[in-house]
Amino acid sequence: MASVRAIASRLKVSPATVSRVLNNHPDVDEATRERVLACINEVGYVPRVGRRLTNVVALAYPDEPVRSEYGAFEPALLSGIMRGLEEHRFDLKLVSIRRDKLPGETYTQFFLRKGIRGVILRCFRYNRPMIASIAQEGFPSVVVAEEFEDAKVNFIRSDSYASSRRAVEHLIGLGHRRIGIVVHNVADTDHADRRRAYDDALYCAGIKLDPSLVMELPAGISAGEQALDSLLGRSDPVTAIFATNPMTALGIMRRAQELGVVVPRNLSVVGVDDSDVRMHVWPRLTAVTQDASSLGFEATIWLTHALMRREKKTSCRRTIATSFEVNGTTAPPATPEAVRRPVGHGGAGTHS
Amino acid sequence: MASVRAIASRLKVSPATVSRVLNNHPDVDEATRERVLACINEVGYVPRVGRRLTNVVALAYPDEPVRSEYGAFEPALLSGIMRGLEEHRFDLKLVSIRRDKLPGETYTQFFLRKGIRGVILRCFRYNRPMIASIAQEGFPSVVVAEEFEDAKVNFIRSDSYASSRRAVEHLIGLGHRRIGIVVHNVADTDHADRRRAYDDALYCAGIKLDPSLVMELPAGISAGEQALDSLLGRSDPVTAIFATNPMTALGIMRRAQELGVVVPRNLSVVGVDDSDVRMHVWPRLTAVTQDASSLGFEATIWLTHALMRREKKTSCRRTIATSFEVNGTTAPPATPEAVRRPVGHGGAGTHS
DNA sequence: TACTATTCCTGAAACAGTTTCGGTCGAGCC
DNA sequence: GGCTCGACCGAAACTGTTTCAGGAATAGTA
Repeated sequence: MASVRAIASRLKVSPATVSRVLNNHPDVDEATRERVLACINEVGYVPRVGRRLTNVVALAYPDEPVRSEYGAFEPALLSGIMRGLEEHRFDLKLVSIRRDKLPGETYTQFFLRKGIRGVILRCFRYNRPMIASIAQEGFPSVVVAEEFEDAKVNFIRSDSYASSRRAVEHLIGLGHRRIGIVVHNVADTDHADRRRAYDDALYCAGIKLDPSLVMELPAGISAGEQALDSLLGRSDPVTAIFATNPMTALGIMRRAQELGVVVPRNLSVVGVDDSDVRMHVWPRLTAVTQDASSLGFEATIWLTHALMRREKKTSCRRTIATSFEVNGTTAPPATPEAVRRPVGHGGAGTHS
Repeated sequence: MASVRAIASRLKVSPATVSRVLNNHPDVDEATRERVLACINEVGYVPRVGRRLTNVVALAYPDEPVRSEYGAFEPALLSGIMRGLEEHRFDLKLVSIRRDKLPGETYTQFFLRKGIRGVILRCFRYNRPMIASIAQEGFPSVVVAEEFEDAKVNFIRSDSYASSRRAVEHLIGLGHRRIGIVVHNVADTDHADRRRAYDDALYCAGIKLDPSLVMELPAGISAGEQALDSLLGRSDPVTAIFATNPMTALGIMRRAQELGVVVPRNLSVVGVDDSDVRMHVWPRLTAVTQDASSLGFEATIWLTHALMRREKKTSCRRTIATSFEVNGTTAPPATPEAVRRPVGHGGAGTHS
């Protein structure tokens, strides 16, 4: 049970009214709407077509879906999700919450109206309240690639801390002492972790943190370019940079080549990679790698299993390990003295 | 009309039987199944839930959806599709035909079973017969980024020919005479167009086509690397390369940097770009650019309009223009003599 | 041959959700 | 008072799907 008619008879209204609430028709009394919604959330209504359950989950974006600025993260995530759907033969819908959710509509209402039983949520800095609300309503959901304190929010993320720390320790081990870091200016959990790993690694190595080597910029190619200009164009330039997202690392490599700064001889670079972008440049980027595909896969598996087993009470707070991959963009600093010695900016690459 | 019951009464069977056919239940006689299917295709059945039409279209992949090897094409395409869905408020499902289509099931059956009214088809070399079958059945569909002779197949593609020809003529105008080309080894229409543009541009400029400068390789980074090695590592190396897909161009740039071949001084490169990958390298790639996003947008607009207007007979055979963008990877060949003079391979980059 | 059992196929009915149509009820207006 | 209009809601009609039971043909067996 938990059909429209069951809910209707429990509340002493007609099935038509329940349907109207589900579809957000305007002509239903506010008080009635409230009661129906409360009952829907309580009994765990699942949409059906005919007599069969609609086995559809959604990948929900707060705004525009699938932005390409984020590099190859989205396709990799989607690929993992599609793999995860195979087991229980669920279908996938792509929805944009901002675009399709009617004003005044509950999130539960919204998803049910679209025939969706559960949702994988893409999270950015600005829609954390939205996600908290969805979890509060109790609609089956799981967030990918973000962490939440709120125990009601299910999430699967990858732990950037351990690998990031190894990355910075790798640089320190090579002899680097002046190490810059570029982080996203609006910090999500991942970027905060990477930043913390940087701080801790320096601290444990007895290197004093220089706040002027920490650059907070919006992620993207141009952030990397700006960061490189700023971190090298100073009297005491860095010898290594940790770029905490893929596009920023690409921007650094691009600008370094433009300026003739030879990587890794004159500058070591560590990046972060969602997919295989680190292979697109030469030398291959030494990088912290997280597998967006398995993030999507695990999230989907958890969600579909939860939906099949009906127990809404299982929670998911998983963290997948990342790894640190040493490739061609890290090396010891040019000479031991070079660590202290100002290096001329520009044209520094062509002579040894 | 055109409901399950309408079809049932017309064929003198029960609605249950029609539903069973739609859902591919095994226990229905083969002859009956045939009759029902024929009638479904004839009267133009559209699936509903309750009394309402299901306004769902699908983006269908023949196999694994959203492969990341194809670079940023897929996210850009998806983004355009989502934009196109806004007008008529359609929903989007992602489906994999190989994975979900039951053996013996018609394509029409398959899509209807998933509650899909129309489909945007992703096309690769190996699934052209599949697409021809779908069009033959008459299910509302449109192919993106491929061309078909068959008048029943609707498609939207971008014309690579004009821009590719301008690209090669640009190289010729700069003074290049030995120009290599890298094309996908299994040619789709786009690659064939680019190849033809290359041939024609050379012919019109009175340059004899040298078949050994045409490399047919699977698209990807390593194709670019192989091509560069082969085209430069010969007694009469090329001075310019036209890479007919994005990843190949990246591979060429990568390998050039590895070998110290300075672009564009020692080698000019023209690429093809689906999104903004050409901006990721330095110098920025001179490239033929096609906008995958508007490809998705136009396909979606056409499909949804066709579905709203009920006229299944409108066909779509559109070609969107691409453009040619001159950036930093093309320049005249090193010296007029260098065109004929063999150039030492490797280490050629650091001295002028 | 005759009886039984099994399998295949089908339709009636029950059940899922949605919409249409009409009715009730109250508020406002002449 | 009588009239109109709008808000709200339920019965009924109409989607599609599944369950259950039964008919018909076939296969097996005495």
